Amino acid sequence: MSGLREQQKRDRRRRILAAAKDLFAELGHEKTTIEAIAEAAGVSGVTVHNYYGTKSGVLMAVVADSDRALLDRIEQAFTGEPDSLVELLLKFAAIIRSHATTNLSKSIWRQVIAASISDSHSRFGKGYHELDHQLALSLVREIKKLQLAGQVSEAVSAYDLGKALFNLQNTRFIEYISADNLTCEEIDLKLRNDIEALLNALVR
Amino acid sequence: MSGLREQQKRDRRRRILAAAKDLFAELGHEKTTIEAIAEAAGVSGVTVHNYYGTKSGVLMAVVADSDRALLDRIEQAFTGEPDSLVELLLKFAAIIRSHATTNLSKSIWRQVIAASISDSHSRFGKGYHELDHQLALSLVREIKKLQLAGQVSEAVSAYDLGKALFNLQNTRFIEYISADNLTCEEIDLKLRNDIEALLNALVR
DNA sequence: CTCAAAACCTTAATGCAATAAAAGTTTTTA
DNA sequence: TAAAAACTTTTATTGCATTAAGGTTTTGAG
Repeated sequence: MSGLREQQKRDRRRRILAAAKDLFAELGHEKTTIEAIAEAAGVSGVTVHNYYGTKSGVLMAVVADSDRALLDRIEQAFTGEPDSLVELLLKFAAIIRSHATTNLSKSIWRQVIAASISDSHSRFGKGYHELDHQLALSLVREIKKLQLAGQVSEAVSAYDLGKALFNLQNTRFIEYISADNLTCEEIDLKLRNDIEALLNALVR
Repeated sequence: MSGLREQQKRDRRRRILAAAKDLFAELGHEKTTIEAIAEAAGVSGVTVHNYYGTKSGVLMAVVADSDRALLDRIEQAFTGEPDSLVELLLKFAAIIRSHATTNLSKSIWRQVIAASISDSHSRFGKGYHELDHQLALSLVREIKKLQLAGQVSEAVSAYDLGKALFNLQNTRFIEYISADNLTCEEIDLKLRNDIEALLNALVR
């Protein structure tokens, strides 16, 4: 019995996100107005605000939507044999970059990251960080495989190592989307340098 | 003769930043209006816009101001004997956190970081990243000392290692300011785990 | 089946950021 | 000393966030 109202809400949410995704892709973050999203979705501007709080909230919800597909894609990519630690992280980073840039432009990603920090304890900010955590965990799983294969020391915590590597990757991802003229190859090199310097820092 | 006009500008800038620093500290980012800053500084609101572009621009300029003092403080802190690599980074991180939180609240720092990403190619966004780079370089200098002391492998690039460690530190700093209830001790532990996992990841 | 209540959306109105154009003022400089 | 250049201020506009008030639809009890 409590279905119709719920379904209408779901439907409105779906329409809002679909409209927002199109408009953001077409016009960018700045030039799309909440009113335009609302009109395209057939609701009022205040309703969009009620659902998502801010324009950045809408944007983060759009991203969260598409990131669920990313998680699947990561899982699929890592079903085979484990690579080396360095190659693992570079592959991981490449998938994330590829997914990110096929869906949204760099300038919009800057808004996404900025919103995830400034609104980090809003509902959608938390959702974004939760997805980041899921991504890091899939890296942790791969590292455990490498430990079993004898490529990574069993003495270290796979969780700690996975989080640390994810953070390095994420920082370089932010750097990538922060500069319009910065290629994947350049970022790959930087990330490789990061890891190799850290892994080989101690005298043996 | 081209002094009076320049001096008046410098004076206005100084007054605007001083007023902004006070108001941000007192009211937070959201509740301070540009008009209020302008009034406290004795200029018009449009002038504040002309000088700093956006409210976040004003904020980043305030931070850039106080960060020059941070650079000095870092230099002073590292004049003595070098520690171990882990202790070096923890000390570095502690100084940065201490400097950051004595000047501004966590919630304002979230706005600073968010602005530095979303406006990363505005004038003040670039200034912020330049200061980050300076901080990283002071870490690089310390790492070179450790290499001479035989504590860090000469085979790795001090620059790469310094940047990577700075990035790890910075990510944990952002995590620190993103959660109001998160202590320095907790972040220190996370950062220590990051470094130790990375340094000991490879089988020996 | 009906109707009151709850839940929810919309209309309306306000404050501030940001930007642009026009007007006014002060320093330069010829 | 007066025209020109450089700035600031005034004025006006647009868009977003936010709040309050009003209206509509679903629910659920009788």
